[in-house]
Amino acid sequence: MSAKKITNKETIEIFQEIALYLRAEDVAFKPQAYEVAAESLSNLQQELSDLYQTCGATCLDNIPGVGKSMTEKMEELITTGKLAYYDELKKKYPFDMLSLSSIQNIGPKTAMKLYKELGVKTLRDLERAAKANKIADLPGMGKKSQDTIVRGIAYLKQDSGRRLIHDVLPFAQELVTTLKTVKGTTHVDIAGSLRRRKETIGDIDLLATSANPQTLVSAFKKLPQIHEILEEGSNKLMVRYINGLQGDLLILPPDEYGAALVHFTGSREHNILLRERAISKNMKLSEHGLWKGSVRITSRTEKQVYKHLGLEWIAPELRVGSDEIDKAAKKELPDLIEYGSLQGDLQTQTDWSDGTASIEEMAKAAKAYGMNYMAVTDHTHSLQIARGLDEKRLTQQAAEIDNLNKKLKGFRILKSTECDVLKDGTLDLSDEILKTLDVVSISVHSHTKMNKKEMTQRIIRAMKHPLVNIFFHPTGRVVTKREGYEVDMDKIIKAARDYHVALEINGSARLDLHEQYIRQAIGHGVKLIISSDAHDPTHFGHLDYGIGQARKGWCTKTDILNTKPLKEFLAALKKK
DNA sequence: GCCGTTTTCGGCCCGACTGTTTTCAGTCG
Repeated sequence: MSAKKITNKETIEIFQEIALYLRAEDVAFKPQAYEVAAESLSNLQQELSDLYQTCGATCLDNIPGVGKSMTEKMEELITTGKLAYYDELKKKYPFDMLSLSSIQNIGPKTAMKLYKELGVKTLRDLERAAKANKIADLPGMGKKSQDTIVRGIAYLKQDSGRRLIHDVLPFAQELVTTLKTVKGTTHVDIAGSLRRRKETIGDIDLLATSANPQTLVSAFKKLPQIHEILEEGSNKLMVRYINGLQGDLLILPPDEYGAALVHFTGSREHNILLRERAISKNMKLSEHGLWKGSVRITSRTEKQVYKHLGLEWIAPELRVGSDEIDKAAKKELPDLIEYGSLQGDLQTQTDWSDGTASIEEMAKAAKAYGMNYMAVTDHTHSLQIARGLDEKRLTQQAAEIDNLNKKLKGFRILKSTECDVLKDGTLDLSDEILKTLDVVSISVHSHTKMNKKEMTQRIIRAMKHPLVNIFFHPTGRVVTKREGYEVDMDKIIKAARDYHVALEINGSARLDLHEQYIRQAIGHGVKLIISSDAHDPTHFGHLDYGIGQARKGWCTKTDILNTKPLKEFLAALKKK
């Protein structure tokens, strides 16, 4: 009887596909509106249907970029599972616009042409048409266009696109380091989503200045990391790297560097807002600078560009096109936590459970990374797959930690745990043993299919426990792998506030919390910690991604407890 | 179709590159 529950992803894809059909029809302005709405929905950390259930159409209308018409369409999708307007478009153009347009160099116009001229409806049809050499004969197309399409299909088959930032940033940093050694090079910087620390990355944008651009270009083209060169302009190279990712290198005159860095750091939405602001002040902003008529006002540094737009400099992590520009105009941006400002790591696993290294090896690696303290948080016994510890082994572990602490100078290992929250919300260890620990942290690893209400109650019961200090990876998500369990984060955040439990920002591939919840949490005065979740001595670099996540969530240093020296950190925990 | 620090109507971001073109359309970021 009731309609199939529509997911946010489906709604987003429907809006995206509508935008493409409208673009193909050369409709003005509407496509942009659908794209903006789709983008806005993709930032949402809540199911639309839940949102609708809570507060109806008003809440949908409050989503940025969503107005009266889109609200009605979303309402229709939520209540009936269908959208008549979309079905009509699909009937008129029965082909897979979304998939076809996902191929490099195929946009809505080309997709429409392929459908109308050749009857291409799917990626398979497209492949067949290319093999039969039919695409090259179309008006406005040729052999080269056809070859590009063939390569695009091949690429899509072997790679779905976006990668976890952890897999991309080190690769990009290596490129930067190499390019900086090329003679005449004055700047090389990472721009784009990587600079914004987005959790997944689709391409690597590099910006450079050089006294000798030609030397830099030829050095770049010879890099072993480059698989093929896709485009080569006077100051721009587009390549495919050996890891499958695409990338741009732009070489710029030094006096345009700031404006270019703003432009290529984005996001698209942020840039649009900046340019609209420029227009409203009778100026024009492009990657070449900020202009008034034919006079270039400024372009050399980012700070100057923002300043002449009446804005504070906005950290890249905040440039998402939400309210950061408003806040920058009012000088209300937070003083973000700096990279490298953590003093301790609160989640590490050793070979006592599912880590690869001994406590001593992990402690030495943490110290080498600049930490002054580290909590050992091996799993507890209900998590048998990870060789979780029971009370007896945890006591043995405590003895070893005591010995190591006598040995290690200027570093402290904290006795801790990643204690499992059992199905009923009780803890996997007795109070007697929990009392002996320096820090008690809890997390959920089992019965993850529970419904939202039960899961929320289960977690809150655990958070109420008087000995609990920290709740690890609160939503259970793993970026690009799994969505996490159903939980009412609004209630969890309020419980964290009421029961003085710090929430973790996990720097591993989990990147849990999402920045939206981080911002919500600090808005409620909830304290957070950042941890690496290191299972190996090489994993302490995860802390850096955790800080990136915190910055995206508008965190200052004081929001993050493990920016404090050990004594203050422990005192802050004991406030419970 | 959305939106508001000159607006509830009348605007709506900018430029580079490619391929197929004798001057430009489409795609991309």
